[in-house]
Amino acid sequence: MRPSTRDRILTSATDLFGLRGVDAVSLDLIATDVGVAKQTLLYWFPSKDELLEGVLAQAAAELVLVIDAALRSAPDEPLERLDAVVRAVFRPAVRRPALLGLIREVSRLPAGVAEQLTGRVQPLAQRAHAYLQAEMNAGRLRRADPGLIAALCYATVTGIATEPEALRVNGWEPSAAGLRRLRDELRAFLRAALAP
Amino acid sequence: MRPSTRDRILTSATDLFGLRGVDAVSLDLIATDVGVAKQTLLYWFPSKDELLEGVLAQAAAELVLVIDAALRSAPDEPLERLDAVVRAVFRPAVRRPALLGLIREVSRLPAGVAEQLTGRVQPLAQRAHAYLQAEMNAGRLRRADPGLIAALCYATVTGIATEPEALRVNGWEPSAAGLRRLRDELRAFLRAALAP
DNA sequence: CACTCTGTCTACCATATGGTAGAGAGCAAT
DNA sequence: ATTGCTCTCTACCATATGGTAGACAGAGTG
Repeated sequence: MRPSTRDRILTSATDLFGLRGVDAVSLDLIATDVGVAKQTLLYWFPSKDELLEGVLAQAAAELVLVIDAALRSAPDEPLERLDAVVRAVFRPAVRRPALLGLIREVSRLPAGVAEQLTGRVQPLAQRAHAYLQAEMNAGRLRRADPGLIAALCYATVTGIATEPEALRVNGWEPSAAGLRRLRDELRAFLRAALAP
Repeated sequence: MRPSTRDRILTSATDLFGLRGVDAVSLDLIATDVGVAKQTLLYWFPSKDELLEGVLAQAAAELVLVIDAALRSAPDEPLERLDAVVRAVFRPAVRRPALLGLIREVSRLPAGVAEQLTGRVQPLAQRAHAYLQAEMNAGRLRRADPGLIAALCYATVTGIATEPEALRVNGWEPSAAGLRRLRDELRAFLRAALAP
């Protein structure tokens, strides 16, 4: 079954926004990509801002879902759980690089949209914070500021996923084997950074 | 002495490009910010692309210089040297958040400009690569792929510096004390990630 | 049939943007 | 004085963009 026009618009907009940046992508471009008139697009999302909002809401929801699932099925050991999250995030991030690129756009968004989005992610961050704190107290993680550690892990993962240039400069290439190696190095890097 | 018009344009463009993104910043905006007519701007840089090129070249040169200086005066111990680089990069990055934000734009640039820039940074990356390799062999760093390690360090630093949202979500705030704490956590994080 | 609702379209508009053409002011050299 | 060079400006233009107005087709309903 073919997805609805609305969904096709969301998918296309997510990819284009994430890949080229929100400002660089015109409604006309998205419409062409979807194969529909611009006004159809404006019928579903009355303005570019609302389209962006929809795109972000969907992407955030998806990400939260993926992470949640990974955590639920991971063993009760902090480094293993971290591993599970990285693996879980890595797959969709590689298949659709736009997803993380999109998140990187947040800092440039109008305040309202940004807040709405951060609000959606906040619960996740708070859970992570509490969890990290507990594990640090239990001596299973290196003692540090849990909030900053969470932010640093996030920065490392999104940073490496959204900056292919940095990888290319360092002689990496995006083959299947390269991706595996990158994923494993990333996991080892974070493990080492967090191990007690 | 007042800086030249050309320099004032470069400064302003660097800040605006880095802060809001290249596409979101118009020549008119930059001109207004500098306090000059748009055509003056086009006199010094015949097109927006060439202005961008100039901005990137200057920023890259500055960054290379800062890192070079930090390395030259650091002791011969890998973790200390890493520390020195982080501290050196942190200061200008905090004073002018646009600088790192600008680098983040690279992945969205027309191929020509991007290549020119990566070419400029390549020597630095290669030096880092060789150095990391040697220190790993000497057992003073955790053994791993040196290229990916360099990329991961870079991703962590630029990621954390360019995503204040991620920090805010985790309850951090941009006071002087907050900055010190962030810098120290970042150093500890990277040290732990690289220590043998 | 008439009426309304949904979804898509064509036609159009006001504005912003990157860029061109060319004038004029200040200044140094001939 | 004239010429030429450097730097800045006003005036203008073609195009792209976000968005409005409204027509039209089809489906469901009285």
